[in-house]
Amino acid sequence: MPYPKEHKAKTRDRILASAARLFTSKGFDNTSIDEVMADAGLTRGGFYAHFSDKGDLYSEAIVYAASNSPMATGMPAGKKDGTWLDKVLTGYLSTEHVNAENSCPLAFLVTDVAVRNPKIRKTYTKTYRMMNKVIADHTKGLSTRKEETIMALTAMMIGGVAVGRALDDPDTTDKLMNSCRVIAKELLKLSAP
Amino acid sequence: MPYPKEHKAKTRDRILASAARLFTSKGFDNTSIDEVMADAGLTRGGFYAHFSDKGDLYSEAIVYAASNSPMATGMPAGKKDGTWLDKVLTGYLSTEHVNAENSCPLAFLVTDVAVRNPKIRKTYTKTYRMMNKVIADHTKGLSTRKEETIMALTAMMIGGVAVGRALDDPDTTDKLMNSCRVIAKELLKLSAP
Amino acid sequence: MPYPKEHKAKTRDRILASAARLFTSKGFDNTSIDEVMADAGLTRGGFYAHFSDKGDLYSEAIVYAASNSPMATGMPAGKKDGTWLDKVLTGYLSTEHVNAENSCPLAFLVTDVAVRNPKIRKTYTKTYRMMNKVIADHTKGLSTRKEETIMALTAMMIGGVAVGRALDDPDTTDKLMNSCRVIAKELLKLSAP
Amino acid sequence: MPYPKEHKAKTRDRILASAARLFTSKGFDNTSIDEVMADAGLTRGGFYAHFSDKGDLYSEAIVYAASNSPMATGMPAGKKDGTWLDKVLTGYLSTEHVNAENSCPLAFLVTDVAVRNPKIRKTYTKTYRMMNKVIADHTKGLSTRKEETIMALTAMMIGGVAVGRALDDPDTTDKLMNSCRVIAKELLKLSAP
DNA sequence: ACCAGCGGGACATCCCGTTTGT
DNA sequence: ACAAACGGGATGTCCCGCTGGT
Repeated sequence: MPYPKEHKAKTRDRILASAARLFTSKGFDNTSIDEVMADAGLTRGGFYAHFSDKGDLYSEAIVYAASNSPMATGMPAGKKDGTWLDKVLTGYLSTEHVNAENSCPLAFLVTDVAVRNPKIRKTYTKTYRMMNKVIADHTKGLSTRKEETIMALTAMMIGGVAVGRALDDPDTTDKLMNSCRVIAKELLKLSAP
Repeated sequence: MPYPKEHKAKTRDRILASAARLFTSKGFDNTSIDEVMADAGLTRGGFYAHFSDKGDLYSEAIVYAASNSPMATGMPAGKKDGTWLDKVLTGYLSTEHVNAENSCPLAFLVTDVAVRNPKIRKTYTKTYRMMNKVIADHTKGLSTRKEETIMALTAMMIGGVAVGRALDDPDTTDKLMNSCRVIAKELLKLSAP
Repeated sequence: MPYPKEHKAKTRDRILASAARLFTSKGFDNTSIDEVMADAGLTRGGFYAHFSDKGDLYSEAIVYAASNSPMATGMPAGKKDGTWLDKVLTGYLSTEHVNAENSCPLAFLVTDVAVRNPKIRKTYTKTYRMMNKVIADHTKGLSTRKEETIMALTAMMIGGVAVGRALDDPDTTDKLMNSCRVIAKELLKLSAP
Repeated sequence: MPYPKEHKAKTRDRILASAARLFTSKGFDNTSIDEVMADAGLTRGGFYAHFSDKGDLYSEAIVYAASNSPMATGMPAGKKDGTWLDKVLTGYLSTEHVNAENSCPLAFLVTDVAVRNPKIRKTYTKTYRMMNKVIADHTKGLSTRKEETIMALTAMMIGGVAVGRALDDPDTTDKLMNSCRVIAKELLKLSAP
């Protein structure tokens, strides 16, 4: 077994990191395999040893990106109280997140994914469900309409960030983030009288 | 001058209709000028007589699509009461809208727009502002946090529809639409003491 | 008929000029289509509109290069006397020719051609016959063994230049050129008593 | 030490024999290490135990091939008279040699070598000088222009065989071989008063 | 001495945006 | 308004040289 068995995994991870960053910032079609590999310090030659095709890479990159978004990285403590949720909302619905390189693929790729193949949409759906579950697990005190509230909340989060990135006026984006943040928190509190 | 000058305008409109439909359903990169022109019953050759380039068409198509979405078409009555808003929410946050061909470009193109040129983003931003304004104009009884509430609401609407279209499970999409609809209405009512 | 009909021919010629230079200086395998096109100020995309494949380009480049070698370019006058032949020998069997960029493909590609497909070898053979014919046409006074002498002469010319280019010592190459030149002239004279 | 150390040398020789044959018949780029090793009855893995890289093998193969060409193998007797030279010319300038598998690398690789690294060209140059020297040593009676004559002669020999191999018409190759042979012998005689 | 496999790079195909002249 | 075609560029396949561990 030549090459330490982690070698390939490391390379693969490097490719994924580049892919996640490039895909989320430029979209699927505007990111070439060449670019991804060059960004990872490699050439296209070796690409197909790691992924079956560009769509495959996209799928995996979504997973990779999801585990590096504010959602996941703010989670280490895992305390299931309002503190965690508050922190996540503050991080997610922020101008920084909108302009970040490592961002939530659910928001940054939502339109892109809709026109891709089933495998990619499946990955997206799975990631989406995870987001909902994580938030649900950290939400206490929402006795009624809990599921509805959370689904609407994540839609607002994803939509807010996605729209915020599309706008050409930073001030409006700022206002949008603030609004979503305020209402989101209110939503969670309000539903629990 | 064999043809009256409105002939050109009509042709232009036919191109725009095709473009709006194709762009919103397949995205910018996956839609070729060839397709658009063929769909409009023309050949590629004449395209540049109407638009300077593909990006130009995209910009115009966003405007065109926006004026044909449930948001706009549900508006003719223009009655500024809860009835109108209720109807719009019901139409917008519905499975039918998600699967429709003539859909809200704000939701269907949000990710796509974010990676395009300034001109396109400007058009998007303008359209976005119009959506907020129209809803604000039809909203009564929201004395506090009106602007925040509306911005959060449109983010939820756009996000909900965008996510709903990306998911690969119709049931989940259904549930998502319902949730957003319920919470949206609640939001508008709840914010009013 | 869009584009002036010479446009494509001009582009084609530019590609051929680059190809001839690169192929003769680096050989078939060490010259990529990318390089050729870049050298011609184009990209690979358009290559296959001009040539069916790399081998095709090679074939044509041999012809092109042959018409630009000292053999052909020294010929304009076309006077069928010893002067022309003398000039050709002096130009062909020279260090300058060995180091030139636009050189005789018969010498610079001889080994390369031997391992290529039939079409390429056919082109080479044709070019080779032309070289012999041109020299024969300009040779007077060789009553006996004329054909043998000329074939041996061209073999010496081609071999001399080819070997001269492979050697790593300029002085030896110089001596080789001189030797071939002297003996070549002697050969033509000697055979005619 | 399970195997006597000559085992390694034998293996090395087997590799060289295969390499010489394959390189001279297909050129450097069209011969893979895989092929060479397989031809020698080994696997690719062991290659780097014998040679530092492919270029190294090429260098050594040139030397090996030279010592097995008609030039060298016709030499055993070593009689320094016209008989030997006559035999060599007859063997070298023959259709059989052109089609042989173990052929003179000076002729079969001349173009190939010209585009390789200095080390390879050095080996080629050395081999070339040896060829000239051997012929010079066996040549008597050439009082004037001996060096020139021999250099021109070897250029003709190498050129003739190289061209003969590139042509696609066996008859022409035949005629070329005959011509070179006739003139070569004449050259040696003619230069002697 | 072997062997798996990593990473490089070229080729050919496909498809698209755009330009040019009609 | 059309039609032809030019030129750009990305994809995926193939194959090869070399290296790292066994």
